[in-house]
Amino acid sequence: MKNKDVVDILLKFADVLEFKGEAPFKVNAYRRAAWNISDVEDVEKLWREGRLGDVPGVGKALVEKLDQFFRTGHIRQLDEHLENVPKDLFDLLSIQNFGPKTAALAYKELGVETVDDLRAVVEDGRLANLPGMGPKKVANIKKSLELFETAQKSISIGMAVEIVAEVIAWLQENAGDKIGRISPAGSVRRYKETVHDIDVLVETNDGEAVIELFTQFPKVTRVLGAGATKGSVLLDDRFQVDLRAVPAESYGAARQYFTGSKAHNVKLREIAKKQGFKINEYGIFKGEAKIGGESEERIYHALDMDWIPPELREDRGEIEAAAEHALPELLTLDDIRADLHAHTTNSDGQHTLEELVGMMRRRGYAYMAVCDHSKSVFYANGMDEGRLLEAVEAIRRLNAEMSDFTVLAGAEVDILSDGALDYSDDVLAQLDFVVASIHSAFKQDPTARTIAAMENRYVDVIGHPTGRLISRREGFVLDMDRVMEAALRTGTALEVNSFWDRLDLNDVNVRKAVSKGVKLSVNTDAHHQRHLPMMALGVGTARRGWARKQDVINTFPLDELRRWQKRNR
DNA sequence: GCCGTTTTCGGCCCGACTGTTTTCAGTCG
Repeated sequence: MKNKDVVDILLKFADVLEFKGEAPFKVNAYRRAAWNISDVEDVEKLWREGRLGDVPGVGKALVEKLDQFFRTGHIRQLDEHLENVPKDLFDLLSIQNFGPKTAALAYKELGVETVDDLRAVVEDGRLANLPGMGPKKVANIKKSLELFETAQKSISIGMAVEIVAEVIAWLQENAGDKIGRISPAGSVRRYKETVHDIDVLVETNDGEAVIELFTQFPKVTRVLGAGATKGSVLLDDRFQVDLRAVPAESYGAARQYFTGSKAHNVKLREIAKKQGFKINEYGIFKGEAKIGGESEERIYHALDMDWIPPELREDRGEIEAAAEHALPELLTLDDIRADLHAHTTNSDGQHTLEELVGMMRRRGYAYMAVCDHSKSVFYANGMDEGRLLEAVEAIRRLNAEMSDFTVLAGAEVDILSDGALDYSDDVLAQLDFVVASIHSAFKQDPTARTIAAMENRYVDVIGHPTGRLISRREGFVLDMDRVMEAALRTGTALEVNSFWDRLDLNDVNVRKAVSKGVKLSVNTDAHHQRHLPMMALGVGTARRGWARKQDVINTFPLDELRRWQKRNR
């Protein structure tokens, strides 16, 4: 049973209780427990050890229900509730403007069980006849029903970062001096691996005009709402972007508020309240007096906390650390001196060695490692030993021509199904840098194969360690404790692959690695020039895992990297 | 349903917007 299964059932439970009109605080208790469980490493392990109750927000009643779930795959109380709710309750509740109260009314009075049922009663006018329903409410639900078909459920952080940059650049170009500061907010700013909508915050004294302008952005295909403080649009009928407009004196408070996460904000405001403050999107207040709001820093400082980097704001201990002035100094994009995993036309990359080196130099790196595929990965034009050694020679010649940049001759060598590597030690010994990755036979004991690869003295990094593809493929099942123990023992780094659909290791595993002292390597795995900026996604993911500069080998100057390699060979 | 440096009972984050309403309920973030 994975964390996600447990989180899903608790969220469903909360939806059902809300539908049934249970007390909001009870509903919220289920949701809060779900959030907290999504952050633990392995909830099933906690259950086996009888430590479920250690998770914040999980008390006696939930321990009992989850115990049922682990033992039988069901929760009796939930099954009983489900006998008396619409068949497609969870789909129905995901429709905007159609909340639990309305759903309950439509179910009770009209027998609405499915999205199609809802569509029917909207069309024939029966929904409009219910008490409290007027023509505008029905029209809004009708609009939401259309979006239910097309709207994307989640957006990758890579896509979101590009969209947000485009929107901000366009507004800056077209709004002139109407706007001041402008920033991403929400989960994009926190570098969450997938986001539901994209939030942008802008400082202005003329919100109405700026939001009107925003609705003119060329990719807007639908305007969902536009007022003086908030505009909401759909780009290409798929991506929802919300713009919030606030005056300078509340820009910081709004930025704090709209960055979230919700769990972080709830806890922060609880603490503020206990200290006699009130925080909202306009500022921080002591009694009636506003004592801050212009800057985000001021909000945290007023509570005697250090400013908390957005990537940490998940209520995973960052609030307590900020209060103790013990937050880590996180890795930054500027700390990165090299990209240690990129491909050329020798395997499946789109650029030649010379082109790739030019691009890396323009990004300001001091060195890089070329790591093309090895021979077993035939679908990616993997190189046999002959071609590899020719490529190494070409790199040596190129290095001789450069004084300010170094290319490490490397390989992304496959970890074969029996745990052996795709090149012999004699060949690996001629390389400057070795990434080892699993690309096949995911079910054949990936833990043992990964550890076997780490035991090889020439392997520096394990590439995309879990093999997951976000929203497409679960990673293979790795025993992370054993892998990290071996990484520590053999002096092998684990990759934080920055490709938008990998982000592997993920934030939770990065945190675990950092806490154990395992080194990381944040790389793009670039196959094309347009992949190089994804370094920011890997850095964001590493920051979400509390990684510092000293945890990441490609922040080292080259001579330090070489000393690190030497110690571990 | 959870939880305790205000509480083992009685609180639980806060506000905007919308639409339907003669003072508020529902939804959302």
